[in-house]
Amino acid sequence: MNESKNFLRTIVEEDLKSGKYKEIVTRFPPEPNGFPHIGHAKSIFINFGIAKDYNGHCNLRMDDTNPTKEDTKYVEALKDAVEWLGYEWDKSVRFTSDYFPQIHDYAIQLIKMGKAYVDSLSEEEIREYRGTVTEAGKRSKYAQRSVEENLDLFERMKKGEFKEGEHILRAKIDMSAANMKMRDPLMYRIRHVEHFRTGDEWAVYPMYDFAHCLSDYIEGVTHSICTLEFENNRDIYNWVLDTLELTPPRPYQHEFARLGINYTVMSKRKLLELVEGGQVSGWDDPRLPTIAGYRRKGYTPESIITFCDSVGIAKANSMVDVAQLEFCIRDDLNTKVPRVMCVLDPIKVTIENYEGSESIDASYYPEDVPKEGIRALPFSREIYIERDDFNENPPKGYFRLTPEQPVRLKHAYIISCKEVIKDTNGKTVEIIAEYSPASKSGSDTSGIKVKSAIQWVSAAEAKEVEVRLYDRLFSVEAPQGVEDINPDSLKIIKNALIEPAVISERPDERFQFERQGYFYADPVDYTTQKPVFNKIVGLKDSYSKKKKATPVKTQEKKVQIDGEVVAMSEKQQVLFDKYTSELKLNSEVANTLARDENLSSFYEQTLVELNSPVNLANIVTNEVAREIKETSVDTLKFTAKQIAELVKMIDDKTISNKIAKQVFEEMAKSGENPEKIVEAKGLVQISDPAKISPIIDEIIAKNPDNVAKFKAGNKKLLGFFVGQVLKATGGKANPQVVNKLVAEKLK
RNA sequence: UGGGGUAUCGCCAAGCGGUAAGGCACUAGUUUUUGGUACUGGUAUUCGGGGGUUCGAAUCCCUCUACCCCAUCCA
Repeated sequence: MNESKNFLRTIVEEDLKSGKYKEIVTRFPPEPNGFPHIGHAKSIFINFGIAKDYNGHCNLRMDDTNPTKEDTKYVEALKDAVEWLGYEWDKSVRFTSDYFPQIHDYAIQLIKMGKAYVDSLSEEEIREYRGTVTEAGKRSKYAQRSVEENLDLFERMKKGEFKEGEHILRAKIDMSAANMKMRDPLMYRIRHVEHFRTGDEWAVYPMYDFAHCLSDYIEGVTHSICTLEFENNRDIYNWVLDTLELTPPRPYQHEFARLGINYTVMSKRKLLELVEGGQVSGWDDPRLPTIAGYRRKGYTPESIITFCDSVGIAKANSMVDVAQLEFCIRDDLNTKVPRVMCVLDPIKVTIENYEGSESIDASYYPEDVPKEGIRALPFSREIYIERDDFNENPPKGYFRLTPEQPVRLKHAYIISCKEVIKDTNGKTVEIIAEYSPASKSGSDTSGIKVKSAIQWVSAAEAKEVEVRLYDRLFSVEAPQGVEDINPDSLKIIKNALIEPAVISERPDERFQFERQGYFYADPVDYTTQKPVFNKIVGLKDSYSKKKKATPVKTQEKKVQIDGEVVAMSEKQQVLFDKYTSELKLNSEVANTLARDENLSSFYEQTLVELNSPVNLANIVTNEVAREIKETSVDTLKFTAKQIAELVKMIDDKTISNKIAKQVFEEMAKSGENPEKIVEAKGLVQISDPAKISPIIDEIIAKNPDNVAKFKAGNKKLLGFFVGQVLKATGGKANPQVVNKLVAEKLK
């Protein structure tokens, strides 16, 4: 289903190709402490989707390590959400609590290895000892306890001999780690609380950081996919699995950006606030971004999945426009759902010249929807139309009924307005109209041209229904709290009028109310006696959009202030001066070199080998710098001497800069001598125009379109042709020569 | 302030040294008995800013800026 690539899929594919894993195992691991929302849907889509597409499997695991917050009703909601979205989890639902015994054993093992200890500092002390982001922490004196003492204490913690907070099990890592999470993270805490599954069997519970990686490992998970805020926890994840020296394969953690949608809130806390504050009717309120909410509103699981697919997976924090979600549900429903007529704000129309009544066979679907089905549509002298569809003083561009302009009643006749009846306040209460007998839909011989066809219902047969019009819950893009709530997020229309077939036949539970939007028979409140419809989403409406003056956003270009650059030390300054004046390096290169001791000393070494200061400097500041950044100076595979040899070949024009890059990469990987690499791969530069020329001709012949574009003035394309030639020669053609020749030939 | 991330169109997002994909939104037009749908076109001379390397840079190097995450016995 999914051809779109993202960084996770790339990783998975590489791991499969390299044989790191034979089969992909993912997992969706929510804590059962709240109702799932569309953010969970994204995670479900990613985890189950990847497993499915790569023939692996995905586990559904409840991460129930904190008994104070969790409940079985949430696990039901979570299971429900996964099923509704159309996924199947592997075997039965798993629980971290099922692994408590194993996780406990691993903790014992860590204690025995001297890698974990029971700390007895108070909560406050622990916080103090942890230090701050800029200052190292200090280790608790209890960290010196013997293995035996730790084992004994931990055993007694487990048995429930201590009060909560009295002791805690910590990993012994590094109290001065730059990553705060690594400052002896807590692994087990005492909790005298009933766990919804294990009851009072345990008095200690593992923390997320200890339980999660091990649960993944126990389940044979290969790719542990989570959201960005766990990036800092990855070090612990790896530390636990590595120090335990578990038999491979082991899982690795990968993070993606969580889903944000504008005009709504996604955090558990804010959602809870809305539910408890009574701003919404419950967790399944159709205005909420919860799975239950979307479901009750009438969204299809397919539309949620396509939405998740369409927003992509990346690492940049982002806020997706709701319009994208709305597009997905409209697009899905458009081809699935029958069209019916419903009048939300009725005004009576009496068709003077019509007598009696008739039944019209009307198709449920427009011609462009490949589905069939008709219903009987009663027509009579008295009908209702939408108040909006009549205007006595129409603005320009109004297509509907006016005293001068006739309109078609969808599936029926063309009518025109004869008289407008008003009450004492001047409000229109009825329209007296006339119909054209020859204009019947499907057999129109009247010749009357209308600009629009409107929905209507027959007065006698129409059924009264309740329609709930939902709009976005918040009126601002990034709502902070209840103060941003949209006061018009729900409009209830108690007595809308709908054609009778909808109530008696109900061919489906979702409908398009012609010209208005998609609606869903409310799964809770709907009864045949008192039908209730929820608005899923409105149709696109380019008319009302046009009416509203679109505010033109003037985007000012942001002016960026450059920060101050740290001054050079005296030593660096001396080097810099030497590089610029003696060696004639440009100031930028000299600057980079002078400021980095590793780089400058490497550079000095190359200088001893070859007198080509500028080219050497360029390679060192750009290429060598990267290798040092990625690994470190000590692990470089190549030597300064080899770099000098490489530069010599550039100076000799044996190889081009482009080839040099290729050669350098090989050197960085294998540590082979540059001459050897050049020889082995036959990378000698081709500069002879006679040899290059025919290749260029061929490329030009193959790309007539681009030649035309180039001649039309698209000068960028020169690069395209040069690139093609270089590709054809395996990078060996001299690019300067190619450039010159191509430019000549294309003139 | 230390560490870890991120920055490509109004909103998402591909891209990994050789012509800046795609979707949403917007916009113009064609078809239309839904001001819907479908279809056709238009929308980034430029990738957070500034330098550098290269024949060629969104991609490599340096530097600055902005935003997010980390100092719960939550996950």
